[in-house]
Amino acid sequence: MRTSSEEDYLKAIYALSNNNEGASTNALANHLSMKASSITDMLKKLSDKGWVHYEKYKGASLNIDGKAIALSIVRKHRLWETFLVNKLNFKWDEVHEIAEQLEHIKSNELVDRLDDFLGNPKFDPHGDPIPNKDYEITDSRKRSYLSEVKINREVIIIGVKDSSAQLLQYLEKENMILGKHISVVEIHDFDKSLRIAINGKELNISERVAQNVLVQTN
Amino acid sequence: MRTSSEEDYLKAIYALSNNNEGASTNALANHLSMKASSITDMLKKLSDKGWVHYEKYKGASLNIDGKAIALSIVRKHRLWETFLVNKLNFKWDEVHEIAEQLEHIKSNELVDRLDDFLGNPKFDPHGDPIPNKDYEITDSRKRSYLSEVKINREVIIIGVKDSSAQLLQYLEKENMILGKHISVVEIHDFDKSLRIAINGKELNISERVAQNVLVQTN
DNA sequence: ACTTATTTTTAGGCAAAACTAAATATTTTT
DNA sequence: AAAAATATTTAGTTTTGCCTAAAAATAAGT
Ligand SMILES: [Mn+2]
Ligand SMILES: [Mn+2]
Ligand SMILES: [Mn+2]
Ligand SMILES: [Mn+2]
Repeated sequence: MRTSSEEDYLKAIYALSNNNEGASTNALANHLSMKASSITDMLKKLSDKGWVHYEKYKGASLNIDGKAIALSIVRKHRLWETFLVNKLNFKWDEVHEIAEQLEHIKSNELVDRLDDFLGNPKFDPHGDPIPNKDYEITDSRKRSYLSEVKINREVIIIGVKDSSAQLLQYLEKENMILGKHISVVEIHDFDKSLRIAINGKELNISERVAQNVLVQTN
Repeated sequence: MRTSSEEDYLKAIYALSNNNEGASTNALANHLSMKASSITDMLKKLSDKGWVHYEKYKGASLNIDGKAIALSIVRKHRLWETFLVNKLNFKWDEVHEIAEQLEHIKSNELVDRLDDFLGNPKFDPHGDPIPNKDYEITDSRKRSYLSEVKINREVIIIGVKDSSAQLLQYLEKENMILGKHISVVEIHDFDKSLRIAINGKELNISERVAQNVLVQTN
């Protein structure tokens, strides 16, 4: 048996583990809005359950079983977000909190039927890839941040780095939504802000925004 | 704030409260598969929160706020069951446990959008009425148990008393599903079992089954 | 009315999941 | 290399929601 809390920790470790490096106690505390001491407690428990590799003062990383659980939660989270946007007409900035609850509903049958009902989507409303039934993620698109794209190169918006409601609402207002073709017209030396071409118009955006928009470059 | 556990208790009190009489400690313990002492603990808490009227040794009943919460949970439970059956093609005997979890998802927006997505259904897959946005239940159909129907009177199956998977599977196998027209051909004196006409055929069913099938008599 | 059976409550305990405050390790700076 | 800063762990506490065992109240049977 597994608690929702344990699932959230495993998901957080997954999210914070960059290539070969695990997640630190403080990074987890920050990500989960909890105190570091609570993280230490839980890491011991997850280690006892065989889901996490944990050594004092050295952070935590997922082992095979833990990674499978984390991916199953990510799968559910993204499928439910897709349901909320595609079927219930929620906006892309309104679904995260609800999916944070729905991801803990226990029923494999439910997830797989939901997947089929949605037409086996490959990406969620924020452009994040949805793991398949076997928890495999396939995303062969070449990606980079809009802030790193060369002038006059046409790229396609495929995601966001930070999916805070503030950013999502801003992008929606400017009609910088997933799938839009876009190119950088000019980079202003003063503040590295960009002038971009999108929807047949030109538009200025800050460096900060450009650093949070993911584009496909192939 | 409200826990899932508190919501389940309020729903149980609602389910066990027959006209003017509240629910007893033991009845609640049985319904929720818990020990009587746990019920006493929780009734004190629910009383402190102002959702339940509780007097020692005299059972519990819902007050205005508690009833509204109970009805909101019932509404969610039945809407999710309807979603699972109508949209995800679950069978009517497979949805209860999943809805038992989904009913605790917190988001008014979600419930109301789900309601619209389903076409504002009036009844769930087991024939139970779904409270509307204002938690009103309207069901003007005259109902009785199949075991009490007079011979040769045509009635329509509209629900079940006990919705255990065993009964639901049995009824499905015999094609005694919601909406079917049915009449009692004969009552066998020996064991009060019934011979019924349904789907252009005749069929024997036990008194026990007949006592658990609800029919519309108008 | 009194004894017995049943129901309900009280008292005490436990595990989960968070917290604060203090102690200890590790990392960074001088 | 020592001092200072930062990160992490330990120890002890709290709340929630359940449990068992024992006591007390209520209901039922004779
Ligand atoms: Mn979550
Ligand atoms: Mn997402
Ligand atoms: Mn429930
Ligand atoms: Mn139902």
